[in-house]
Amino acid sequence: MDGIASLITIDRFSPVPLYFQVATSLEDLIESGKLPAGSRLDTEVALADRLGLSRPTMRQAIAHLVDKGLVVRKRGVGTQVVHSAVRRKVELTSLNDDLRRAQRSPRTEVLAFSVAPAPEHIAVALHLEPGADVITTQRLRYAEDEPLALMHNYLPAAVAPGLTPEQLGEHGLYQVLRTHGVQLRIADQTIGARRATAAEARLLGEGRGAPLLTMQRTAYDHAGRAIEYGSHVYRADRYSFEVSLVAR
Amino acid sequence: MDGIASLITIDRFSPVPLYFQVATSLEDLIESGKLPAGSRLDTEVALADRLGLSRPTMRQAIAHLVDKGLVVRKRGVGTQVVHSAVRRKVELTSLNDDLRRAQRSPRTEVLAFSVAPAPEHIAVALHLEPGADVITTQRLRYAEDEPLALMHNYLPAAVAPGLTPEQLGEHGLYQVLRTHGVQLRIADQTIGARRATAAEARLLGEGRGAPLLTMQRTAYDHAGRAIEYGSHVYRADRYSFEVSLVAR
DNA sequence: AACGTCAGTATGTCATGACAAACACTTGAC
DNA sequence: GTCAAGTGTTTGTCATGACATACTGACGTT
Repeated sequence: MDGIASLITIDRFSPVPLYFQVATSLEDLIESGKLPAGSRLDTEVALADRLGLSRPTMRQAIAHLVDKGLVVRKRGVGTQVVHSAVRRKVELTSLNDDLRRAQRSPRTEVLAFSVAPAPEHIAVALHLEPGADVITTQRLRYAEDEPLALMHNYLPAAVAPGLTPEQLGEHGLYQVLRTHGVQLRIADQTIGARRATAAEARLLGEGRGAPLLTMQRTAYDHAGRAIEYGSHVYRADRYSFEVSLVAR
Repeated sequence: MDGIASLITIDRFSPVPLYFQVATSLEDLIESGKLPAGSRLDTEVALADRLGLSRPTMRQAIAHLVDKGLVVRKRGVGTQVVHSAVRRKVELTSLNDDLRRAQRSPRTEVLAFSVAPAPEHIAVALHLEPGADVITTQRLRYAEDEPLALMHNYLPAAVAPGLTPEQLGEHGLYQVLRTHGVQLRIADQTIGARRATAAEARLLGEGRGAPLLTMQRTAYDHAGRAIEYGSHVYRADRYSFEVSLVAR
């Protein structure tokens, strides 16, 4: 076999780093099944050679895949694509993105939207000075015309100056943030459960005391600034969280 | 200031890689507060110089910290320790470890323990041949003498040959696995909620229909082998999950 | 037949050198 | 006084070369 090098093309004049071009190419090959689970990649030296790259660059590309848990390397042995079921996406996603990807036609109703000085506990969660302005929103998220989640969100007013309720109704919060140039990087979430209050049950179309999934999240951008605090409740019979953990 | 290089010592004759020695040293300095949040590290060139290392090695060490979300780098600016609140441990932990760390004196009651061919859905979850032997356990976990969680676990019999119910009563599952040389690396979890069944309510000391947190987890070792499948339920009023996500 | 040894192979670690790109700050022009 | 251009600093990317270490398999000895 000639190996898979022939399936990868790199563009030396692209502003995209070479190692990244190679990494994404390999990723695509694995996702598409052209590199099946358990198959062995060529050695990094051979690959580097065939692609006309140096070994460190090739290593950097493969290290990227190791990091994502897509391949496993063993000294003296080689590089293998891991078992398919292990390959779950580990991402910082918003509910809207998730639903859209799952083809569950999300719809959003903006129940409240205001800008005001932050209450004590919100200021703490966002690491803001007491009294700093925050955008407060309350939204009801539907999937396939069934209510699914009730979401309270708080953002420092500074991070998304031109934010409007209309934008939130059209797109997800994270999507809107991305258009504002915000790059989320780390999120701390607390996931729990409790009974629905009367008001929540009514909004979500559930019975009284129905079990709800709760989630509080603080999200930070690449510079470590707190960007968003959210407190959400989900109908437990229609939603669950999928989380992947990678030990370091 | 002379910088922090003087606080780091490296041992060229240690089998521990140089970049790793530096990375852990820096990590310690950050954890201990000697490198306070927001402070700037020396440039990688200066650090490499003072420590007698090459720049790539120094970069590898710092990249490790970036990966963990401990520091942030900006081209033309430098490397900064991120805000303290962002620095949450991202780990693959077991409930027992968590409780022990939180000083909540865990105790475990082993309700069932057996070795038998895997039922269909368990074999699928663990990616085993149908009919392969699995260890099946059912445990009730207490914290401060209050029931907290009911845990069903399934392990391929091959991964932990000498496992006994006594070990499970004494130590956590992950702790026992570690003594068997198993290194967990990736876990896929699904977290949801539902009402307690009558049996669950009785075991957990809850009322009928009380909300429970549910978690299904499949854990894999460094080679991508499925090691454990667990299906757990937690008292929602006494437990919640904390999860940190890092975008890649 | 079982065990130990040795060679081959692949990844892991480290050094040196060079250029590119982004950012902050200063300087200069209008 | 304000804005733009330029300069220096710092990280990002890439190449080449070398030695170390872990695993596999074959060979030889006991």
